Amino acid sequence: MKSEKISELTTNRLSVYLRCLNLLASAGIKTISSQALADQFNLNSAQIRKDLAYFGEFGVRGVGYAVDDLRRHLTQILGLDSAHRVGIVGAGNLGTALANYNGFLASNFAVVALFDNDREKIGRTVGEAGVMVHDVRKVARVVHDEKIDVAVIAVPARVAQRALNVVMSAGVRAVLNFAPVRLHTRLGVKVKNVDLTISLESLSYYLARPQITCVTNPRSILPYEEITQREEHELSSK
Amino acid sequence: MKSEKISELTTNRLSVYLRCLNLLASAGIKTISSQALADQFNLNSAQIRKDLAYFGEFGVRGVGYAVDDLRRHLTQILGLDSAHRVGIVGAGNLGTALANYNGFLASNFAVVALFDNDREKIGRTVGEAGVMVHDVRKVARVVHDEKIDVAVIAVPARVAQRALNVVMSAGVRAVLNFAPVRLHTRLGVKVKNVDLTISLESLSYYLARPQITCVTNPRSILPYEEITQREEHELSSK
DNA sequence: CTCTGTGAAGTCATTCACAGCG
DNA sequence: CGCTGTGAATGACTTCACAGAG
Repeated sequence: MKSEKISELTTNRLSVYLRCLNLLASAGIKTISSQALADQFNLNSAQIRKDLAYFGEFGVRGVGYAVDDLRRHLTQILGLDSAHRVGIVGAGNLGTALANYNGFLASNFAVVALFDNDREKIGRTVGEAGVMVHDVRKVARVVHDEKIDVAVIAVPARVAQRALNVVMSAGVRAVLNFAPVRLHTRLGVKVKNVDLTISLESLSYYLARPQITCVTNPRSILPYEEITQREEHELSSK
Repeated sequence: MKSEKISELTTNRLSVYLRCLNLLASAGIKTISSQALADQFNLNSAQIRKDLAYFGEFGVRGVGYAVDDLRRHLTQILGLDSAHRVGIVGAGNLGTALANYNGFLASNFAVVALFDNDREKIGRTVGEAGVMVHDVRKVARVVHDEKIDVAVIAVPARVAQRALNVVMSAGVRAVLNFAPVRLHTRLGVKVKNVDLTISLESLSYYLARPQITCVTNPRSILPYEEITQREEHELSSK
């Protein structure tokens, strides 16, 4: 246990570890070594140990980690023990899709408001959960009333900075940005970008160079047998 | 110009550079130095030069880069000069939102098919563009007929590996995965992950630790002046 | 004897700094 | 001169390898 600065790569992996542990827990596994965890999910055992060691000594030498115990620790480290309330700026396709997306709930996130400036949309509710669309000029009030602590930016690139400014002024300190621009942020505000344009263009790059993807990642040949799970008829929704 | 292996970080940045150049071009700028480009978009000039130098000598010493010329080169390097045809597996909220999302078009990507196994959805069309929803069992045929070269996986995590196997078998070599699982891929197939769970949980981590993102003077307002653009009433759709 | 936690080594990425071209 | 292209220096992240706890 040290108190250095933790890299974002590490925190992202903590999230992955938690996900793996949840799978193990629901399979009834009580204890796991970093080596077994690494084997099962294509990770590196030293890296798992190192990542965890930043936050404490959670393992037992000679044995490994207690699955449930480690889950609790990671949940707490990631701040997932307290619920988060999400407001989405932009009630277009993406914004409404995210409002309906219930994958968030598993991690203790609930979408509680949408914002837009389209008269047609304001005042209506969206999806089964009935999330209300508010006037974007009311961000400050709604953020306060609804105790929103996370904002999602789902507006066109040219207005994304303005959207960010609005939510920052309202006191939101965590923002997920889907607009393909690098935004300027205040100190104390964390912005994470999800840039589909970059992802797609990067795929395009690899398509133009078939030889590259064949050379890299020679390990990925190995773990590819578990396609034998036969529980068909499940592809759908989300 | 060398022929080393190009890192994914570099290709992602090429995409960013292209975006910046497009902005400059539409502002009528003909020529730019790596330094000016770096200043304007918060990049590092040495890195820009190095990234570009992997692919050729595009600059003119003492002058800089010709915007239009460099745009053409990057478009070609990223393989964006040929059109890409996208098939989306999973016609749920996310899948249909992506089918309607026209931000793809700018980069020469067109969504031409959706796949699902829900009887209710199969045979219908989605959105203004009228993208058809096909039976997921017909992936191989539709991929061939529609010349699909990019797949998007927008199904629940537990069936994502199966969805990937299906599209890989159909010969698709570039995949964008939205399901929160690390998928096993064949050699020669490139999978890019967009993991909203990791992004959100990472935000949660920072929320739980205000001191990290605002280590220095929490009041200080960094590069944050350009809020003075007054062209309101634009937040919307996308 | 097994497996953690961790310094040390190794690998990869970014930034510096400057020779040399235009 | 100014700016590119690039080796060399620095920094960041990952993996190795092992002392020592249980």
